Amino acid sequence: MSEKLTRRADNYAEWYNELVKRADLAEHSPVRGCMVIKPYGFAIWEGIQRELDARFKATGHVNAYFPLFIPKSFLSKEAEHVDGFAKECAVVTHHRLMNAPDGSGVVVDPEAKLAEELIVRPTSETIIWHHYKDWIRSYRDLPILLNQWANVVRWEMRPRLFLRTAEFLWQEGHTAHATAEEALAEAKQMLEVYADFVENVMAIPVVRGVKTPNERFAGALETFCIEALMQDGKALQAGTSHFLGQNFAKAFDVKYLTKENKEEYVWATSWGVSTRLMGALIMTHGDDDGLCIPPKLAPVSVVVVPIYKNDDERENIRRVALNLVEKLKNAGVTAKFDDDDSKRPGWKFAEWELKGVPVRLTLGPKDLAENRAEVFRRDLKTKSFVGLDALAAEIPKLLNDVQQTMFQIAKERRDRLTVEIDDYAEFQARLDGEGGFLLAHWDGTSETEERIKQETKATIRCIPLDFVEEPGRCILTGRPSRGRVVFARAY
RNA sequence: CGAGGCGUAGCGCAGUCCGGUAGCGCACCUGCUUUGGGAGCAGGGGGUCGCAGGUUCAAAUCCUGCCGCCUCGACCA
Repeated sequence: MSEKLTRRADNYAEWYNELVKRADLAEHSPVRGCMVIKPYGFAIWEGIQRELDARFKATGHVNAYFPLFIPKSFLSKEAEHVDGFAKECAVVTHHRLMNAPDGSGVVVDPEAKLAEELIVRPTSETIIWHHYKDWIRSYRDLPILLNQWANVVRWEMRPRLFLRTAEFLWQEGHTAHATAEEALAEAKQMLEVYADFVENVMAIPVVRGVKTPNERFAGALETFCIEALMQDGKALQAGTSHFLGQNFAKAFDVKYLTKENKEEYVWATSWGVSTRLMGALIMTHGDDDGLCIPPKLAPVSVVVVPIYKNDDERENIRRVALNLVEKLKNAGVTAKFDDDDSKRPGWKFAEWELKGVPVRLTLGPKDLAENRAEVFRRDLKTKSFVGLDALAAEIPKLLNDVQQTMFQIAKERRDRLTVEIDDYAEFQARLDGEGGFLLAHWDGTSETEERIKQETKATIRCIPLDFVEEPGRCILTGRPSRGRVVFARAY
């Protein structure tokens, strides 16, 4: 394997794949479309889980777990929902293997065919609403504010590590409410929870918006989303929150009695983010040297690399470094002392940059003599010196600055790639060039949206929540438009 | 599912056209010298060449069939 990563400008897809593998985030499994998330990658995912889970709990939600297998019949209860997922479901048909009569290995035992086939969940609305029917009798049982952390399977045509895998990890919130207003408020609240997390923890700026009917979740009345823009100018849907109306309540016959003793159907939401966020992290902050992880998410915030020529020096530096790591720990900073004697400093520098550790401290004889450490920040790749006694106080401030700076850099790039376009030829040229969020007028019809998609591969990512009324003419048809929507090519 | 590419050591590859002792780089092991931006030298270990048939004195190499993976498209969190 070559020492340098493929450069983004040379081959963006190749850069991405190499980075995922070289930074030890994940690797392919023998099964097409499936991936092994390695400890370092999983540690980042655990950070995402930890932060989100705290926010879910803070907004009154509780966790539960529903099964992986769903009876096939459940999928057909909500018509739009079937259409949306039927094409990509894994199906369990048998429950036993046997030795092949010809000794060639194991085969499926034909005797062990299931009476009703089982679907491996592509999402859990159906199984959950089946149970909500039993859980909900009266308005006193509402709302139900529930989340689950789970894996789901969608048999994708073309998988990509983290961005689109056959099996992926996610969380799915499923709530039940007495009124439409309450459910809608819930869906909007969770979108804001996502936006807050992605912007302030992951340092990725997002556009909050609502999907057009074409792009809406199968079975939803309204799909809210946050859309991020990757460095190559393509959009990535980072999270969705759905107002499901009474569709699932009606499909699974979930009714409750109001205070006035009237029977009503329950109102629902669902919302989710997945390991795809890992892809967003990589493609927002990564560079030609590797990953760059925002401090609030980094499994290791600070790595200390020693430099020495002999055992005496090594021992002296070790003593200072361990003391420093301890002080940083007390200051709430996760620090690691890289005392591996089998690797030289230059190798370690490159390796920790590849892995995206936000701050590196270097401690050598020269530094000890001056009672200081060299401080390197991964985001700007700048070096400076800080006195050893000041580090415990300075590092938390520095990490905070890295966090802010990473967001600023990402936001400036996003803003630079967000442009108003009024000419269809220019619209197409931009998509074929640097891409980005193209703010353009649209006549509001699905036909126009579909035609633009066919001709340019761009979709309406969303109608922004901060939509401004601005009379104009549709970029394709020239028909009247009330304002601009966000177009982009997407992952 | 369409179009390309690739399966040879843990990883990345050469060797295949033109059949004849299975190689290179990285990684790994041992030793010495090194250590402020991916160290150097010396020695060493590791491969049923994707699978199954066939041709041949002889197959990684030729023939037939299968399987798998990657990239690009249509579909999607």
